[in-house]
Amino acid sequence: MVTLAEVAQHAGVSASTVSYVLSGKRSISATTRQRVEQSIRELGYHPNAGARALAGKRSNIIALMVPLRTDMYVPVMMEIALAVATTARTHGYDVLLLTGEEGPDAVRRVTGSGLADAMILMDVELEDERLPLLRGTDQPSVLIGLPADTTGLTCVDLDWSATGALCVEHLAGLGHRDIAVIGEAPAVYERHTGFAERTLEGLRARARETGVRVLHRPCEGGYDALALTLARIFDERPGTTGFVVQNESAVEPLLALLRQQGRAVPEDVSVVAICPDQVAVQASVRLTSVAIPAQEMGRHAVEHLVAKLDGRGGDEVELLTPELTVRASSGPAPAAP
Amino acid sequence: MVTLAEVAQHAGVSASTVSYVLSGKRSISATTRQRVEQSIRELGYHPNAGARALAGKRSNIIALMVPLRTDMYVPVMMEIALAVATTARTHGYDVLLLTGEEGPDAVRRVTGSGLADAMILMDVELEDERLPLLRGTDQPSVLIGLPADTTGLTCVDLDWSATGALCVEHLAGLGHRDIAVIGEAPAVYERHTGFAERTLEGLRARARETGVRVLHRPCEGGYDALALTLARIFDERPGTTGFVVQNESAVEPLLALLRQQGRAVPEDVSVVAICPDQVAVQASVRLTSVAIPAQEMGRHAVEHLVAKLDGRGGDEVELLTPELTVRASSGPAPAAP
DNA sequence: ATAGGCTGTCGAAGCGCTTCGACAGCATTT
DNA sequence: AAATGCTGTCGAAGCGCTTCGACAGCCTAT
Repeated sequence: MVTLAEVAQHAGVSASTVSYVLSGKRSISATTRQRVEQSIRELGYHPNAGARALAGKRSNIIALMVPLRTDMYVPVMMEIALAVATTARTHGYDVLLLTGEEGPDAVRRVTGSGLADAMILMDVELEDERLPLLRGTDQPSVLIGLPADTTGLTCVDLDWSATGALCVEHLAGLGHRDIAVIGEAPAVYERHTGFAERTLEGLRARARETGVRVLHRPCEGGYDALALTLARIFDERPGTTGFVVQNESAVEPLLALLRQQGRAVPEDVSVVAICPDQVAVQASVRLTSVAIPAQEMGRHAVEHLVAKLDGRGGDEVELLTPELTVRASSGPAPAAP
Repeated sequence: MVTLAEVAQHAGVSASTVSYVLSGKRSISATTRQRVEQSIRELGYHPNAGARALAGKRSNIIALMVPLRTDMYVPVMMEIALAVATTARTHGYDVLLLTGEEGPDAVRRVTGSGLADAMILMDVELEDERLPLLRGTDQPSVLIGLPADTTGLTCVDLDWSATGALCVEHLAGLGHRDIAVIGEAPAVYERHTGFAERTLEGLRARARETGVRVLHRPCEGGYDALALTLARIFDERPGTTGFVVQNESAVEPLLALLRQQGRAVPEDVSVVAICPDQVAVQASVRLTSVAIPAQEMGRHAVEHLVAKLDGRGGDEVELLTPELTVRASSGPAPAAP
């Protein structure tokens, strides 16, 4: 393994000079720099990460805590994680993958050991037990998701409340007066995941303003669960003509069941999904949808974090503006019979 | 930040003693050990990762290289990644997330810098350009996937060839004589991803033995692409009564289209899927399928790696035996008209 | 009683890097 | 001509840990 000292010797300079060439923290003459760079290349030198971390007091690693559970949005999580990894690399950071399993202990371990310089937390609950720890440390962190209390925290998230409002608005504008919301699995609501509750909130508020009636039903994915849910919905509100779906694994079953029941989309009922664009365009009916900007969330999270690490920027909540794309699954409400 | 020296002082012993308590590499009297452990707890000490890596010459980090592309099996990738992360933790390792984007450079960087002690590579192609590097270094590594030449490498994978054979066997046993394979996107075959080619190989070999005709068609996911593919298949082989699907995003469209064409599953046509169990049971028809044991693959990969890091076990190819679960999508071939 | 062997603990060296202060050499100012 | 300020380089200290050899103290075997 090649060391800095060997590079220095090879280039005929001192070790500190090589270090300064690498870091650029002091000016180095062009000729020396070139000689050093040449030696680095010839010897195939890579700075030792451990030594760097020890001497420099920073590891150039960002920890990313992903949820272990896979009851929702797995592709979205994956996309965020990949975006975090690639964005981090462009800033010279590597990414350490932590699972939610360890919970607050992972935060303590990583913070205490200096393994990572900063953290990104996904799947933040409204009253997340990791938050006190984050507030109590000076290690920078960014949340993807929005807890109930954001003081002292930096958060990036889709504006779910606006997302819910946008869906209702679209349907209301098309004349729908009775809409049903097919949500995530009950467990998601039970653990007070911010995005689910906020979507509902925004949706209901706008519904009130526009005089639309809303029926919300959590739902496990799959055909059987959805068949049950759908039957209940039409039972309770036979006049339902609009659906908002916030559950990837309910999208296709919903379309299939509606078809099977002879309800045409979008002639009889309209469907608006909250899902990644890919899902929306690959469905059996091209879905009017609000996209979940996974990549953007990951990228922004890293950028906030890097800003903090560089001493720029402070606590801040960034809510991405949702965008609704009209496709083939929504249209004017049918005339009342 | 608490250091080893502070713990030593607090416990009234020398630094080396604390170190030996932590590592267990020399015997320590029970009383001393307890005193030290007490101090560690009281002070909230966490060993500094950088210093450890520098002095101990191992970082206790495993690098995991995941594919950046998301044209296939995202949930499978995610599940593997999570299984790797959790299993690694049980062995005292953390996981560094690398994307395929950097390619061989990432291998060089990680190996050269001592950032990680070992690597796991996913999405290995038959002639992967990272392989020469792995063979040329003494850093342990495990591949999830099977390249063409495995000399000097440790690999874990589902036995895809057996998987393909198993699917044909099941259909042949039910009397099907003409089957179609709906595969991954053409790009997957073009880059010579092992699992896709091997599945086909095993499938064709068994088909020859059982006198079954096979028509293979790669297919992008989604309804439109599948409609086209399906039309071509029935055009070319009107007598097709069995389908093997190796493409998650083709499963539901296939079922929907068959239904739409009035072909009943499993009465008129049988479908066998190669997909995670969750997909199989959530589909509109509960699918007869060969499961992709994502968790197991991740877990085994880590265990092989840890064995190597501990100096146990050497190069080895482990192929997991596929298991076919019969569900509601396959049945006897219809009597010839 | 003495030699030899264990156990448990300590001190010191060193892992490869960053960074601080020092300073040589040169150009600019007075 | 001397004083001053830059620029570019160097040496040395030290980051927090692991590990090696040393050795004090005690037990067992002669």
